Amino acid sequence: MKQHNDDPKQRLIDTASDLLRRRGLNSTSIRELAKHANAPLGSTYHYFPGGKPQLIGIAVTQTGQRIGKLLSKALAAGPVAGLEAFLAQWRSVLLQGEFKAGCPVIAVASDDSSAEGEGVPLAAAAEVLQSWVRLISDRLRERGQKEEEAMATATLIVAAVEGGILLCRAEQSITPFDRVAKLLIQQLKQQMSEQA
Amino acid sequence: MKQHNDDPKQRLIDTASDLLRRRGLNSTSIRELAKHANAPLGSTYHYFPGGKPQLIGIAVTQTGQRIGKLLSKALAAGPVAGLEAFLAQWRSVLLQGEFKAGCPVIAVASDDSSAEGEGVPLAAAAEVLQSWVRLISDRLRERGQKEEEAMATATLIVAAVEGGILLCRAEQSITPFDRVAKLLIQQLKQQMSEQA
DNA sequence: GCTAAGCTATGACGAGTGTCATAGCAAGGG
DNA sequence: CCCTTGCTATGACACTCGTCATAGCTTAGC
Repeated sequence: MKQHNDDPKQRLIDTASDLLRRRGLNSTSIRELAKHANAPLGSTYHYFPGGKPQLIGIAVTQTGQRIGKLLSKALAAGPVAGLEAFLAQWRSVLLQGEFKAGCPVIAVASDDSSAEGEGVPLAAAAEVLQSWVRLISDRLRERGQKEEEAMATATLIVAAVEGGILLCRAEQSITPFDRVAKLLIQQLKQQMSEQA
Repeated sequence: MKQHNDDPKQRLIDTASDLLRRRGLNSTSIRELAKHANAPLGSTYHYFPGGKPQLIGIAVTQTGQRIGKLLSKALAAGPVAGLEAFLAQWRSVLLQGEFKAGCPVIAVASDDSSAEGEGVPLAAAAEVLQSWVRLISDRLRERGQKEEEAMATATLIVAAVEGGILLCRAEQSITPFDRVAKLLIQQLKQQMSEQA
């Protein structure tokens, strides 16, 4: 079967996500990317004629969908369960990457790259973030929250998690994330009980 | 008097903060920086023998102190007033920069640059973030919150604000920030009333 | 006026960047 | 068998990067 490991194209995408997490957008070069993916440099432009912006855009979108699927499944068991899974996911990324690895979406959003076709990755990042917010807020609305309230809560969750990841990267410690996580869960539980 | 505008050194620092906000760490080059600051390239290494890491580090620290001072003053009128000032500050940065400008501290924290003396800027970023958290949490403790609770609340605030800034950059809109801000204030007010 | 210190101007260095063109290879269908 | 099609290998293009050395200028103090 054609799987991750013998499909150079997919390997390039995965490597892009990984490098994006650890180095950021502008510190991730096509050459280094190809080397890590065990793919020839020339192949990059064969599989991705749109060049770096296209590859990065795809990597961001794909990572977003992967996490979105995980989030979606966990949310089926309720908003709190969904949040807990979302948090656990990021916590493990931070720990396994020893606080060098963050979120590829953040990497794209912080680096400008306001060049030519470079709006592509940023647009991908925006859509991923919005999709996460939508997943959570939809579930909150099913639990009786009003539209705007649900959007606010979901946005706060995503913002706080991404921000927490940044704090951990900065001070090389999991503490900020754990503090943020504990409070988010506590507040969400409280909101749910008020609704019931 | 020797003021901002005729001191090349200070002008370089200010320009560094500005470029950091808008372009990110690795997209901010010394050459561009010097040009924007109307300073000769050679002068950069005269004033900052430590090169780019030193200049970036100073810019981050200085921006952090500026905002820290503002935050500190506003906190004197109470935690809620402090939060409101903090939020207003960032909101105006986002609007004035048309969502292209974020926080220099975030820029440094997301970009790796795990090179040689490059731990310097990251350490500066960490200290700035911790100082903001400390300012807020100290004030919360004075209002009766326990150490850990105060730290958690303060960390959530900083993380959510920085995360909110990222969301706004991504989707080129102030909406995420406003949602986050509203909820943060509402929750803090509630915490304060419970304490009283 | 003259010297000393502080700053600027200029240009180079090696390395790295995204991008692409072209020549080569392997394998599959006719 | 040949020959098309899909991929790889190689190397070049025109930059830009951080950094630094050195020579020149300006200005203040004696």
